[in-house]
Amino acid sequence: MTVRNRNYALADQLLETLEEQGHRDTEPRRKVVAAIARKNRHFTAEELWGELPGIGRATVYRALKLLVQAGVLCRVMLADGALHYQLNDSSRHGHHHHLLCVHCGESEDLHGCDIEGQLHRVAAARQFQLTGHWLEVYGQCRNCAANPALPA
Amino acid sequence: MTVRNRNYALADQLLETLEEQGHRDTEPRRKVVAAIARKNRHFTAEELWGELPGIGRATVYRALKLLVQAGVLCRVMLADGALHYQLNDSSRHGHHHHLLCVHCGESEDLHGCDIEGQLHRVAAARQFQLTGHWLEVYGQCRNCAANPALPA
DNA sequence: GCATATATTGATACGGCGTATCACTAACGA
DNA sequence: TCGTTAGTGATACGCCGTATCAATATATGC
Repeated sequence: MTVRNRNYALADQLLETLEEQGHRDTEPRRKVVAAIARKNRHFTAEELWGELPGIGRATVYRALKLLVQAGVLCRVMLADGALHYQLNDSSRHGHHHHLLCVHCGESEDLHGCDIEGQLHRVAAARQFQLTGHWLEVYGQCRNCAANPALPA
Repeated sequence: MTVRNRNYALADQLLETLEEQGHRDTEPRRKVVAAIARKNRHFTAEELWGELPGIGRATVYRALKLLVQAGVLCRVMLADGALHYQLNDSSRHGHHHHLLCVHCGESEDLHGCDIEGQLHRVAAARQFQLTGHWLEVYGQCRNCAANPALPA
């Protein structure tokens, strides 16, 4: 499958997800999901909007919110406090965390790590009922650690 | 020791910490640390400023930043995304996390939990060099879980 | 005590970011 | 095709933190 076709398929999938949630198939939304499908790393709302001339800023923010609610997009807090968005791996929409490279910006999903289990044990010991948590992990990815001179 | 005296002592201690870092002992700063010393739970910058008539907003934000840098105050992200500040237990200024009650707003420090160790193991397996992380844990504290009808 | 260098202050303005509003438009089911 | 209603986009607003900058207070040396 070519990159272009993969992006088309992904965009269709995102739009379908929105329709399943009862949202309409509109032209602006198609453009937003198409732009998201072209992304291969996390991005900000403003950055996305900048790539969508003619689309209202509010429309972009609204679409992002819906996609996050639907679980296909997740919000990532960078080390500098900036909020970014990132597509979830299509096969794994569940809760997970990220290893974020502070140098190149790459992010790796952190699955199969028993943070939840550990938190539950600690919380139970204090009779604290967990409802959620937020975790981001910062550092340097394999490539950047090996070659810090690489451009960000 | 009375509550008032405890607050005075705490305020002095905060001011002293700032002086140790090379910052001056000024009247506005005294008022800011005194207001912080009176707090018995986390608070926002704006809330603090509201309690300090005559003090500039920038001055409050600057003092908060210095105290965070000095390690005596920590920043806490609430479940709704609001950034709050909280005094560190005077005996334990190190890195730690919080159990935040989404109902009453209470927060308990989370020490002696091996999240760091676990993150290091996962990161090492991927040759990812950790530099930091951010974790907040949300739920209901013992009291609120037992009696959800209590006022927030 | 006094002069001096400079850190600090506070008013103001600015900028980023997300949302409320609202008249207009487009989608979609009957 | 029509009517209902979700969606759109321009705009304004609000929150939050910071940059600027002239005026002031503080620490220090003499």
